[in-house]
Amino acid sequence: MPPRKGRTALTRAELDSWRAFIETTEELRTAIEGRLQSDSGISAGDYRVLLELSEAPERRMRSSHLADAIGWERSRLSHHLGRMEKRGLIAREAAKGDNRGAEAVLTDEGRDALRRSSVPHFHAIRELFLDALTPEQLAAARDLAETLSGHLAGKRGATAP
Amino acid sequence: MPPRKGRTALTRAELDSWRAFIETTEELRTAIEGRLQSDSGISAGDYRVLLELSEAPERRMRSSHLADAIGWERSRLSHHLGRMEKRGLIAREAAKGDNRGAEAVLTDEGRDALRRSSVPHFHAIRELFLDALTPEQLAAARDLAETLSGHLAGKRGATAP
DNA sequence: CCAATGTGGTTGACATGTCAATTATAGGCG
DNA sequence: CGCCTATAATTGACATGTCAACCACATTGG
Repeated sequence: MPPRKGRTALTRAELDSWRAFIETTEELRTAIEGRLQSDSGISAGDYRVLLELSEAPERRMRSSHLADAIGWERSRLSHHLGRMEKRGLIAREAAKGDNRGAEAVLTDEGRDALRRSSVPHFHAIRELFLDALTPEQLAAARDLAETLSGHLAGKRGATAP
Repeated sequence: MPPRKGRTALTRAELDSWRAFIETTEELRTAIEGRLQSDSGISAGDYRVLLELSEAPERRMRSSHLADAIGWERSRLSHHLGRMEKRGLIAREAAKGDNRGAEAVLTDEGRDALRRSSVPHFHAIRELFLDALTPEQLAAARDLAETLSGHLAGKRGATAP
């Protein structure tokens, strides 16, 4: 029988492809995050939280629901909400049905910060990402994302159920 | 004339592709870094530094050269080398020709840590990345990396020369 | 009812990253 | 030589991320 996948050492081409891919996506991420920070004074984490809250009913969400929605650990979210609260971007209130719980609420200031950031952020996405790619490449990027995302989801379920 | 690139708002498909791509690559990165940390007790930053030093003549490099090679700011490297030195993975020595300079040297312990980490790390790359992709998708990933990397390099030169 | 266990969330300790300021030396030039 | 500017690297302050420990309330079985 042929060797199974995952059994053989990496070829030079495989290693090169991996390094190019991971280093470039990392570079892209920091470039976009840097633009967001310098254009609008908010971090990528801030943006992610603001966006999710802005789309929630009444602009509020249970902490654990928010953490699930953006794929963060609860501890990370708790620290981040603390920092955002200190800056007035969100507020924290006790949850209605469960006295253990907390809800994060988007403040007017947070909503304004999100609005102000959107146009420059979209501009950066276009300039640094979309403008670089042909339609075929963009489709390939999406295909890659969906394939890898599905693969990772399977691994997560398989190794830590 | 047709509207220039970068002038129009993002379409839904463009935004969805961007989000899928950036969030998935981020997830992949943290997954691989987590494996490296739990398998071998070293961070992605440690690995990057150890690898670069291990391939340098006499396993030593000037700080600024090392920073350029791995694309880090010197301040970041200085902090990181300080932590690695404390753990015995590298040592710092004065540069020969220039009394301002510092050289980072790979210690035996650092070399051993790199060796021990390689097999599990390659295994993780295969399992979480290569195994997910068809040969065509891997080629597409490499093509995307090269296109985006070139594009970003152009932007860097254009906006901060 | 109430003790054991589970769940939601916070906290503290520490690793990592960025930015601006600082220190020390090099090199050019009057 | 002695000043001026540039370069190499470090430092401090602070934002962010992870992990493990913890607190408070909820739930449930006897």
